[in-house]
Amino acid sequence: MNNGRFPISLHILTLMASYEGEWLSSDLIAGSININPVLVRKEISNLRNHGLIESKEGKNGGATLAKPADKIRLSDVYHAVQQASLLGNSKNRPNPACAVGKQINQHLDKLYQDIEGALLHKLDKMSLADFLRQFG
Amino acid sequence: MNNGRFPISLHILTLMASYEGEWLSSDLIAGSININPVLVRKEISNLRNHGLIESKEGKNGGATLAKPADKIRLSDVYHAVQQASLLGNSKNRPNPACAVGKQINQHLDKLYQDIEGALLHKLDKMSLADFLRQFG
DNA sequence: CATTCTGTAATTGACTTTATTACAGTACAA
DNA sequence: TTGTACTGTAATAAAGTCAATTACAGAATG
Repeated sequence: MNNGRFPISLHILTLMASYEGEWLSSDLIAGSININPVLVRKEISNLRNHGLIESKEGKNGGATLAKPADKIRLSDVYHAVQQASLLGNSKNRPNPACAVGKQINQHLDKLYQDIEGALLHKLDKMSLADFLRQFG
Repeated sequence: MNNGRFPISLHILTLMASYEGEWLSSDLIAGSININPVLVRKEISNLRNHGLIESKEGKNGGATLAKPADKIRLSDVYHAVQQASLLGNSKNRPNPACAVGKQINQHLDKLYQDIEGALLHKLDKMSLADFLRQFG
């Protein structure tokens, strides 16, 4: 959830939930998000690999939800887009000769996991259907 | 917590907590984190502006905690380094002609706030002293 | 078989982050 | 009172990341 991919993926899924049963083209979706269609297709590819949507090539192709919107949780979306950890996952290479430097990454990672757990707990409680339901 | 500044600031503070009472130079700190001393001084400047540390110019200068380590909470560190929201704060400009696009940023922002609340709750419960105590 | 799509690679451009250089100012200590 | 060891900060450059764009092969449809 570091990145701009979470909102894009959630936007894609929300559109599909709101047009459930229809096959939406990457151009249509890109027009709603206001980004490039190729980016949409990349995210669709990723969401498909995570089993959240299906897609169909060729004329009248597009993508649609792979399961009902109340079976997709926001934590699934998080897992689909997440590469690195939330906070930046210890990319520094601290000095191992220093008592603090030697251990800090390990303790940072533990802290990150703890926080990520709290975050996932929140996201787990909301389905795509719940999210869509908020729209007036 | 989007960025690499949180681990840097926490590393700085952890060093100071572990050498409580001493004035640490930016060169020493930079050597432990393994980054450029100027970056350390920038973070020190920021932490000082947030009342977490004090610094002293001139020979034998450096920086030290402004209060005991058990009075500094990790949520203070988070607030000190945080600029944007956790997840990327709705920078897309979706199509207002689209029913989903028109409202999604508002719902994303609400979701982000909810998650950030959970995160802050976790960080609020851990002090710098607690964090340091984990080091063997 | 022309058309409308997806899938994907490759490249570019914009932006962000970090490193580096440079130097003025401050405090201490001999 | 002068050299030394620091901070503070600006300016620039280098590196890295992210999104847009171009390009095109392949699939499904009518």
